Amino acid sequence: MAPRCVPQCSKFKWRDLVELSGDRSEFSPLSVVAHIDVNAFFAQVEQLRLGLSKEDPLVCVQWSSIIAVSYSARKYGINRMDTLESALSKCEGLKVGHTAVFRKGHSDWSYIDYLPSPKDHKVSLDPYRRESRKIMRIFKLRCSKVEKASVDESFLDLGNVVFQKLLELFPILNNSLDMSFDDYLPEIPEELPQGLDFKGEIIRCPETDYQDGLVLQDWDDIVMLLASMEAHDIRKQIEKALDYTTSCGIGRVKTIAKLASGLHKPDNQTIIRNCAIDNFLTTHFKFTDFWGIGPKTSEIIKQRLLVPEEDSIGYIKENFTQEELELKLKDPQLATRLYQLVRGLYQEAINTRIDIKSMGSNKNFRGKSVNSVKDLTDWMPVFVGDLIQRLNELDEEQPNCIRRPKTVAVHFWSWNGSYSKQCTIPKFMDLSKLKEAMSHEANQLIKTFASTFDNSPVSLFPLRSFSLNLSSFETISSKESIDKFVSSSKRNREEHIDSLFKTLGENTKIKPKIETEEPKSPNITTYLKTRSQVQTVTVAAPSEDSETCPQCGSNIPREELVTHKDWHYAMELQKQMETESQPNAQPHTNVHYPPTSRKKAKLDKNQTRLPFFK
DNA sequence: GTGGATGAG
DNA sequence: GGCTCATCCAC
Repeated sequence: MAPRCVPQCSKFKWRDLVELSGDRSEFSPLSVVAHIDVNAFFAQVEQLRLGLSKEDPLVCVQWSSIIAVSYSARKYGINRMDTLESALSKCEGLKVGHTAVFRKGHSDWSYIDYLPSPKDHKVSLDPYRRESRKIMRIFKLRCSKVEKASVDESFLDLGNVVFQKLLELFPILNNSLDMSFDDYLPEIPEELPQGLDFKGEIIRCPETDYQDGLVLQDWDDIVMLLASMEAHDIRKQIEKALDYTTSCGIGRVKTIAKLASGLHKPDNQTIIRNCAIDNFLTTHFKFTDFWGIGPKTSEIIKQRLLVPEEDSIGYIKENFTQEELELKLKDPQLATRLYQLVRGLYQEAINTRIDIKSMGSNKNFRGKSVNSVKDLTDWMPVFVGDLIQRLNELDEEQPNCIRRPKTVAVHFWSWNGSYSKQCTIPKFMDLSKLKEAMSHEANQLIKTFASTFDNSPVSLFPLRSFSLNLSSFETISSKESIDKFVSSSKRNREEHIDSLFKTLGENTKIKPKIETEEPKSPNITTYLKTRSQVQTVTVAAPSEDSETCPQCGSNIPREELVTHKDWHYAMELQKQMETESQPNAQPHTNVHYPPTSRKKAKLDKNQTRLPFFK
């Protein structure tokens, strides 16, 4: 049954709505975030690789332990605790996919047709990273702000897209004259436009929903409805293009979206309207379920607040003011975070680019399989190959942001303790040079470190585990030559950047704040148009941190260049789809909205160049 | 620069 | 529950 509108005086102001259109939309009171995770991801990847159907029960294994169980295999009671043997005894026709592996002495991974032994193989998770990138590419085409939370999970800020839909679908938001940022929004209309309805499972709000149906009271409810349609559409595109099913949670903030996505699995989504947050949190979760609250932090909180087992979230919410939390927890940051978490108000930025800080390749050894320097160096091509390949993939992912490590480290775990040694290498842009340097330095480190055990009563071997680590990553631009980076010291470079900023003036990087501006135009569309023109002027100066787009000539901050190019790519794709689908078919990606909608959504991120309409 | 603590999955 | 991966921070 379609939801009923029961309009109330809006709690939201025009500034909240406008904030939803900007690049800090996740901090608007009207914010909406989706968390999408791929169900039993490794199992789905193996299922597709092996050409099996979703109905075939399948496990993905590493040696003889199970690392993912397909949903069809879960019906047999198989879970990750099972060994391969016990799983096979539960389901006769169980299909088994082993991860790809490196063979000892080889620098590339492959899938093999026998069950490998850890004695002379190392697992490679690369195929999953590859599939993950394909999924990410689609997310990025559909949403201006995506955070990759792990190989199989992402957060999407749907604020910008939903903002566009609101203006298109609700003329009252587009034609209001003389509004000020401090005025409240008009009430929602009595009737929803045709075709609008939630997609997915909606958590009820006991206070406002009717017994026989959902009630929409304010614009945040409509924001969630539109977001649910958009998220559903994105998920169906993933399924159509790549055949992966996903689960999704939609809510005002990341933590709520994340908890919600786990509620209806697989292949479904759960929507948490703001009015349902309390009911959602207290009936389904404990405070220890929040992302970032691990066992240690939980214990501290339990002891200092005397949290009961039952309804711990409700207890914390009802018994402590923020000041009391600070007093009792003796950790102001944690106090603030917890205060906001239990209210579903913990607004965290969506990180579109998480700059990698370190990268490691690790292997555990069994028995005495690594009992000498020679045994260990035989494995070096595997570790080095693994890391080089991952650096290569990183380069492909972000062609204009080349990240290179300055530090190579080796880490040993013997039975007597653990040790690590590291050294600095030049930031080679050329991966084959880097590979050579890495191999050489790592082998040196191993040799010299092992020799310190020569006359020692304790011994390094047999080795329990070893890892090769890269860290101190720095960004180098594709424009700049290797030579420059090898020769110039970091200090020189920093001075260079400093002087650039001095000549350009400080405001080159600062965008005008929404809060300080007042609308100068009679409606929101023309206001936004004015705002985008203002921004064009302020970010136009070329600098160390921006580049000219070869396709449109715009000057784009470097960190946005990839997104910007994605946008061009999306436009091309859109054009193709529109021409292909003529005359009687419509673009197949989005049946709910006008075909132009995605264009506008994408423009949002790049307001520097274009107004919203016309 | 090194090692431990913490946390996610 | 073991294993893998990453970050942060104290020394």
